[in-house]
Amino acid sequence: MPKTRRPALSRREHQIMDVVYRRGAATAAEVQADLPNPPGYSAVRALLRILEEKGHLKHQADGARYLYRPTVPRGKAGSAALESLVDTFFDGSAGMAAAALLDRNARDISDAELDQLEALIVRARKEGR
Amino acid sequence: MPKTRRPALSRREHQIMDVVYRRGAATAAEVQADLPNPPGYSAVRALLRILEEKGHLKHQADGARYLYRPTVPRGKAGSAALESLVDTFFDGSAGMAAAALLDRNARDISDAELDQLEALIVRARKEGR
DNA sequence: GCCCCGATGCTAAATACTTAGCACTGTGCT
DNA sequence: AGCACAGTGCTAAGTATTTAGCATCGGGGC
Repeated sequence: MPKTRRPALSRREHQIMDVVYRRGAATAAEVQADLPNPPGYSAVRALLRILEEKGHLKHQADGARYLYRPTVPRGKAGSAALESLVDTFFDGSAGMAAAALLDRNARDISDAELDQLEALIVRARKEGR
Repeated sequence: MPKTRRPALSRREHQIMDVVYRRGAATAAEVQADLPNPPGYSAVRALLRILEEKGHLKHQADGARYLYRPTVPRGKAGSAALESLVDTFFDGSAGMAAAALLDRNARDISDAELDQLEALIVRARKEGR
């Protein structure tokens, strides 16, 4: 079975998904606060309901209000987004994309992360043999 | 001055920009061929014209037809897209994003790229000190 | 040089997205 | 328990996007 079909997102829907992913979980009011050119509160709630129908979000009651979360976990969605971005801008080469990332943000990466990256490189060398 | 304002993209517009970036340059017919649920040819051309008006694309005559290219070069657009993705899915940590990239695609990365990545890590260590 | 084919620009209709308003339900305080 | 308030679902109108059709322009082969 080809995993649940999730229709493509409109612009606003996409913005909302980004907000929810950034926050991990969010109420309608929080989403509204983070949107560019924020629309009315009702508009936000309508969109959230649509996104839930389409299968991108789920909600749980949090006291009187709803707390929305993505159905696809953050890490998985991030990987998928990375993959498509790599495909579009880096000819499908994950290595080139990683290089662009390191090159641009070199000074913001912690030592611990650098260690981890190095370990990954070592492992990749073994696997790629 | 805050760099030329380029209005946000609608869904179709976004799909088209992705196609153009993937191919580097494309004619209307090529764009149409690569679009999901391809619309009519006229529709594609109309969108291309709009994208040019908005400043995302430029065209040059190629014999009888137009060849469209992005106004923002591929590398730059890729970096920008990476940055926003990192912000959304990896708490702004480029290191974590790079790790996800390496982890997921380890075996597809060439030795030369691994060397380059290692060099970047060494450099980052120096700069981050 | 002339014709044909395939390209373009435009306009206006169809569709999809986005929004606000209204009626209702549940929560928490007194 | 009753009230005030903040949340929800729904519907229908307002915009923006997306589309197709038609008139026109230009290049390449005979």
